[in-house]
Amino acid sequence: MGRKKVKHELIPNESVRKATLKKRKAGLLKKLSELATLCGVTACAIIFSGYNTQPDVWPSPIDAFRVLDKFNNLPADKQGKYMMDQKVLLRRIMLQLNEKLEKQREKNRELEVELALAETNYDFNSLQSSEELVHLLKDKIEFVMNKIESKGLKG
Amino acid sequence: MGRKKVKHELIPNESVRKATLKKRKAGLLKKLSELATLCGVTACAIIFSGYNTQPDVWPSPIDAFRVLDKFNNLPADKQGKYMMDQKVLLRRIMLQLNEKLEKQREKNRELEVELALAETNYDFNSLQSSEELVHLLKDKIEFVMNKIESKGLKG
DNA sequence: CATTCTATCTTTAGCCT
DNA sequence: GAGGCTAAAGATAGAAT
Repeated sequence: MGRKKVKHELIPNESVRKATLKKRKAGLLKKLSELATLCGVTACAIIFSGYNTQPDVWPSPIDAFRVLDKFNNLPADKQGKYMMDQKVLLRRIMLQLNEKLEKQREKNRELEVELALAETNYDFNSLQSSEELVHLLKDKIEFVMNKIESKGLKG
Repeated sequence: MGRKKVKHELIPNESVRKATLKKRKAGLLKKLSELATLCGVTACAIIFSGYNTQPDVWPSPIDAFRVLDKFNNLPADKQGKYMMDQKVLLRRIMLQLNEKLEKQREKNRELEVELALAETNYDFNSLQSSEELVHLLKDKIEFVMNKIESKGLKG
């Protein structure tokens, strides 16, 4: 539509391309909105324009994610042939996003074990006899091992 | 467009609604495809029709997830005001899907620490003198601590 | 450069098979 | 119902501002 028909390929001129993006993006989101209303369906769209670091998301980012959430909570056999690939990829997304959470968790563990080690070293240096050392080491090994167990690494 | 203009509301007649969905869905995906090609943007769309348990996903489920992956890898301040909600929801999806992977990882850790503990206990029981015990315990404490470090709990 | 205008192209509502 | 048709509505390419 328009004065002339255009070829289905990247528009070479940047300013023309940008203008076209703006027009067509608006048209597309309008159509998506119409489709959802007229036909009573749930839908979402995400467009990375490259001009904004933030993508255009319809109807809203949170709703877009709800759509994906719904998709992922379907029974496995209803998700279709792409399921495996999706899970593999989503697992990667998970890993990345959960990184901060995991790092914090690790810092907590680290802090606890660090504490256990500090206590062990302190007692170690203040020993007078081998007999004392033997008992202390027995206790401390047990202590450190209990720490390990309580961190979910065992049992 | 068409013989008459339609109101922006749910089409009451089900067969008309279904026919409209089919036509408009095709039109929408065509437009999305054109937008992506003409303007060189990354985009995806997901439509739950209610007729299929499986949604229509463009360009493909795997690519749709790649788009979301990209979205989530943006710097936090570029993700917009909905970021927190998105992360919370996606984190939930993550947790569900990553469960098996995590369990396997824990089993591996468990196995390694189990091995370290087994070795320690074995040597412990075969000791003859206190002197031997002191040196062995020093070694084993160091060994177990190295195990802890190699599990990413420290350092 | 962004907006608005409008001639032209594209989509589709209602029909018909 | 599904698929094809076509008049009318809608989208938009290029021009004008």
